[in-house]
Amino acid sequence: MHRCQPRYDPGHLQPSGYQNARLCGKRDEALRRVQDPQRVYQEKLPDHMDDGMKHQDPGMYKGSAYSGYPFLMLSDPYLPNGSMSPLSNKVPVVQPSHGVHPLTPLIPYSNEHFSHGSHSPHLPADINQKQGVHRPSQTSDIPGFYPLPPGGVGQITPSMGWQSQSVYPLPSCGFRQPYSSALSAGASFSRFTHPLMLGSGMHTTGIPHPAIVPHSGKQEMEHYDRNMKPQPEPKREKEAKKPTIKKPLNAFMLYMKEMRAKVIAECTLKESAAINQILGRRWHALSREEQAKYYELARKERQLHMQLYPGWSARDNYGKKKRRTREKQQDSSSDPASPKKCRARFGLNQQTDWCGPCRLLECLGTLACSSVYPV
DNA sequence: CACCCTTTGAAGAAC
DNA sequence: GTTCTTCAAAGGGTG
Repeated sequence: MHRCQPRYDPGHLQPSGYQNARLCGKRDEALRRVQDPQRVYQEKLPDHMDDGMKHQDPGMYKGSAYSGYPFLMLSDPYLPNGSMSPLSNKVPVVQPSHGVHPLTPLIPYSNEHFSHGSHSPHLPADINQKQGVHRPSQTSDIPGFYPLPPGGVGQITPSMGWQSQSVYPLPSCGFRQPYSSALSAGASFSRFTHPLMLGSGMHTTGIPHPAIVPHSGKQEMEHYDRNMKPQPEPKREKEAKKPTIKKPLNAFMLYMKEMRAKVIAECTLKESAAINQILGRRWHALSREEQAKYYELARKERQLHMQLYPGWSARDNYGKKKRRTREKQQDSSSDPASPKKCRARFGLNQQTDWCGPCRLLECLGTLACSSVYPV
């Protein structure tokens, strides 16, 4: 189900931090939808495309989609005519963000397929060269997303996979260290002996996967540290037996993951809530082609997730986060200066510029809600 | 230290 | 079929 989300007209947004961003109401949004039916098409299409893919011959995408992964050669399904998009196919899917490859979230899924052959021009050119990473072409007899070498885990070649996601920290400077740790100092097979990999992070196929995480990363690290010392077996087994398979990331999540560092650097913000607001606005400002890249990424994520965890359901993770939505709603309704209250009061949508008492988009800092819309 | 905040999208539940 | 709810990421803030 696709909810009708208010969108920003990119034209309303100023490139420089949206300092003069204007209000954008649902009426305008509806008008834009009428004037730009392709946009609507693009918004709706991902689901349809997804369904289409689900019902297609599995062999269709099994074989082709990832043989030349990352699907840069696939036609852009979000273009109205389905024709090949010169932008989204032969060209970088997205701009590299401070060394983070836009396909980072999917690299693990593609294993070696990404890093060779279809060398992506937007992949930081110095990654392979400077770091001396060379991955010979890997063939696999097993079609599909996760070509396993015949020899099993031990023969998996090192990759920029999710094994190294945890070594993509966001330093305080806002720039990630691209693949540094993962690709350095023989970070290859030793990774597979990491308890995180062999324990909860390892798929039954023997392939570690970012979606498999321990209940608490901290716990896992403690677990790892404790492994240096004798550790009571029962507890360790208990932890290892309870991996959590995370939901695959949607298009926006993938976008956020890539652009977060950039926004942090630009706005010198660290608070994720504020950053996410900005990212949400930028997401709306993206062209449909740009968004389509992320929808496609997300679609691949879901496909791969389904293949890896056929029996998994999003429901499995329900209740693992202790949400108190109802309480929060009640609380917010009792707070006269709450964002929700203010939006309701002035008929604003969720993307409305706001600041001050509402603590929205603090990065903007220019729209004095108290004066424009007295609270 | 668990949870909140904040975003969009996907999926499941509820109606 | 529609609407509501939850969870994905992230990390500073909060109680």
